[in-house]
Amino acid sequence: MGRMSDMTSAADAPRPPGRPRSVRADEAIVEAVLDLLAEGSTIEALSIEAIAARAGVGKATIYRRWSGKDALMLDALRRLKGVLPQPTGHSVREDLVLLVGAIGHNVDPRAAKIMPCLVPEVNRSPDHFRVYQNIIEPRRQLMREVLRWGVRSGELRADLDIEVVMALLTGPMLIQRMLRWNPELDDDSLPGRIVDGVLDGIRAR
Amino acid sequence: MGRMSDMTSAADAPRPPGRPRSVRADEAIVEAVLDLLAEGSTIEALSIEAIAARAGVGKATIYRRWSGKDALMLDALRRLKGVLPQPTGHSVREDLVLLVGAIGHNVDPRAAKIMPCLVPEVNRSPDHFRVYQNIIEPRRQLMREVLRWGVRSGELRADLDIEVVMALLTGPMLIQRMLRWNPELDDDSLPGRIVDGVLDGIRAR
DNA sequence: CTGATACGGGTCGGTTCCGTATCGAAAAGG
DNA sequence: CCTTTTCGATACGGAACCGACCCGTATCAG
Repeated sequence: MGRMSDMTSAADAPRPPGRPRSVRADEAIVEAVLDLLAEGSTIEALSIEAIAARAGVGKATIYRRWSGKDALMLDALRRLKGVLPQPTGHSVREDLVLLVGAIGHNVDPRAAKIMPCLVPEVNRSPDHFRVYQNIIEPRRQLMREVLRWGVRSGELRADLDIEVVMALLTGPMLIQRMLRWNPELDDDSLPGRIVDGVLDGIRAR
Repeated sequence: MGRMSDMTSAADAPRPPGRPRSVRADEAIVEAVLDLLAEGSTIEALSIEAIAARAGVGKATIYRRWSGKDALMLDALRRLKGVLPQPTGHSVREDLVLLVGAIGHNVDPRAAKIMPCLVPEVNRSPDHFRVYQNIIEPRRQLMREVLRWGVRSGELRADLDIEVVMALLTGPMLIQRMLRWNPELDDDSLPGRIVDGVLDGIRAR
């Protein structure tokens, strides 16, 4: 009954005839998209021809895989997810500084350059909005857990408005990284100052 | 010595010959730009031809006034500044809620739609960056004064990191308005919750 | 080997936009 | 009336891009 040659049970493997598609082409195309975006091109300014030229690929090779620019963009952006930072569990402050500092600091340095380009698209296209939410949701979940852990451990107030606190921590870092909101602020020390500000509050006591 | 006909001393008025330029055309063009942007067009997707059509104006009328799209955009965006909110001076919390709630809430409802489109430009063009900074600087100054006033009145801690506190107040509101960062959050109650969160801090005590 | 499909590259018609030029009409002053 | 300048409108050459199609070659299964 057991078939020795059954190595993968991945759905069905009907072995389509003809030359198989090049995995290198797939990667080269996606990489070209991300590179060009990171170099400053806007999404809508990106032409299929420029992508093909950069990837060293014929236009037809792109159209064989994606129906058009939109589908390609969504696919490319999905592969941009960075690695999640790993909270140490030592102290809540330390973990929050880590998470806040990681905002816009993915392993892929192109991500930081690309993010601003997405803002208009997120407002225009529900598809892009969904992609964006999928990218940030794991990070949001991570921060949510750190906050809940802090509440349980007694480091944080018990009556936290957790969703708002996440916005308090994320928003300042994001506007600074995305549009240099205040050119005077020093980006390196900012995560710590944000976390301390939110921890302590500003009301006199 | 006094000339009765000297009504304006605006530089020199050499009274140029020929048909004077239509003020209505100037306004119509700028309005068309803002309208089209507010309807979802990106800056670079905006064509002079579309602007002219929308304004009911010939293309030449635009090129007679501006050297190209960039100059027109900068000019149009400059006229977008909204009215500054007026702090009441009743309490620091009240004023901060007012200022935070006003973020992205200009008199011109188009401003809120247009802001996200500027994010990529601000990162690309120093000119746009300057225009953006000029628009927000007065608001930042207003918040700075409210905070300083709170410190003097004793409502706020004396050792405030004022620039960071401004980011704490502005960032969360901005990312929510610009890219619906957390779709669950209720935008109406958000300003109050942000201000309260920053006022009280999150550390247990 | 054959048949099928992939590849990089190129061509082609069609669309859109730019920036300039030109038109007749309109609006000013001389 | 004449000149000058602007008006809205339209036409132009040039450029960029889309998407379809095709070329000659490469790579697989049988």
